Amino acid sequence: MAQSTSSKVNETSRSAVGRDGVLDIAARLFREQGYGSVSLRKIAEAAGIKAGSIYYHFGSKDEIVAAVLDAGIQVVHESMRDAVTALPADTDGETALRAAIRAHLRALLDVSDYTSANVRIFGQVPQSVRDANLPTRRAYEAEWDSLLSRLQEDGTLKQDVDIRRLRLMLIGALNATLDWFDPDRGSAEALSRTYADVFLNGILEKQDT
Amino acid sequence: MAQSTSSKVNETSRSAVGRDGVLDIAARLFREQGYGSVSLRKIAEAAGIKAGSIYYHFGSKDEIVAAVLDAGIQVVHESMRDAVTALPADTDGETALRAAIRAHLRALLDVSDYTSANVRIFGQVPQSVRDANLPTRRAYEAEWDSLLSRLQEDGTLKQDVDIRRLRLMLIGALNATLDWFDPDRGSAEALSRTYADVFLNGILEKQDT
DNA sequence: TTATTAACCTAACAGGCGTTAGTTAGGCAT
DNA sequence: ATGCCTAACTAACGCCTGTTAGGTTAATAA
Repeated sequence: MAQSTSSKVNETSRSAVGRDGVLDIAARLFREQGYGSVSLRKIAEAAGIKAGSIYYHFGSKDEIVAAVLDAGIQVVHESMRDAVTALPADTDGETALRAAIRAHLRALLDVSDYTSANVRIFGQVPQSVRDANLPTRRAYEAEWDSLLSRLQEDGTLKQDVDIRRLRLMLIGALNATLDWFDPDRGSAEALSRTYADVFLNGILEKQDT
Repeated sequence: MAQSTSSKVNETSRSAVGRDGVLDIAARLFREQGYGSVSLRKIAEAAGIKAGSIYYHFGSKDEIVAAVLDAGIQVVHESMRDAVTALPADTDGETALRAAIRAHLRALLDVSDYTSANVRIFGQVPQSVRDANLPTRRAYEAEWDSLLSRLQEDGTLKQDVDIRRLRLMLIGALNATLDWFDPDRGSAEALSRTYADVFLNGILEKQDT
């Protein structure tokens, strides 16, 4: 059942980039340069093939960017859900929320070109491509709403905050780090702690009189 | 000194759009559609003139978008500074910070196509255009840093938060509202209160035991 | 050995882009 | 009336874009 023939020859040709290779490169270029300035010829050149060859793997440019967007959400969704469900069953609410924030930020800043590309170019792609990405997005948003609702019900969160709005504020704030955070000058790890501190406790000096 | 000749004939021709008219329309289109999908021909058509005519007012597309970007920062900068300096001299720190947040959010969501266009397209324009906008940006950032530093010195803010990072988090979070907030379904006014509440006091339910 | 298939290449297409040069029409002051 | 100035117009330029059709190569399967 393990190996069938001789050694481990699984790649079809010598140096085939393949669909996944093209997609990886497209995600990286989209993250670095945005949607508008990345042409199929640029992607092809970075992949070491010619522009027309991309149409062997994809039917259109929209199909490429749609695949990148979907993968970007799936990565961060999986990452965030795993981080929360991996916690011991008796974990307190604050710790769970901190874990979710940390997972989102790490996917965005450390791990995945797909997730960062999604955040970066979502507002630049054609409407039809955005629409195609919406179901995947909604699933991730529902994951957050579920977590936040749970924390509100068990008394961890204030009762007077609207969950949907809180989620939009939180994810919006985290995603905005992409515009200025430089992973070489600080860890996403530490940054996530700062964000959690600010969102959970605020920035005001409390006087207990 | 008031009126010189007859009535109020100040416009040169019947229906001249003029430099400012073109700029207004460009800002609106950039805010609505992003940088990449707004061509000079689109701007011209919306302005009721032909594409080539734009070159009477501007030397290049870059010059247009640079003008939009600069104006966008200037509007929000002035708006925020005025909101803070208009307060009575003995105003407490928290109120000042809330006023600054409110002014930024209103410029972004209610008042100015230029400010919203800036936030929307800054990450999409050519590097040279971004660089040209940097000095104006830095001046606005300095205004915030000055306010936040003052609040930290007088004990309003916690001592252990880095001012620069706090400013990046705050403005980033506010700017992110552009992606989801619909002014028809809620006031920027009320939204700014929510943001101030979250940032100042956090979202955690405090128990005083 | 032959046939098949995956993965690529070449060359071209129509259309849109920013940009330029030269021209035209109307208002104003001399 | 003349000549200038402002604000437009027309027509074209070279370039880049996404996309297509048909040909080539090398590895695998029969």
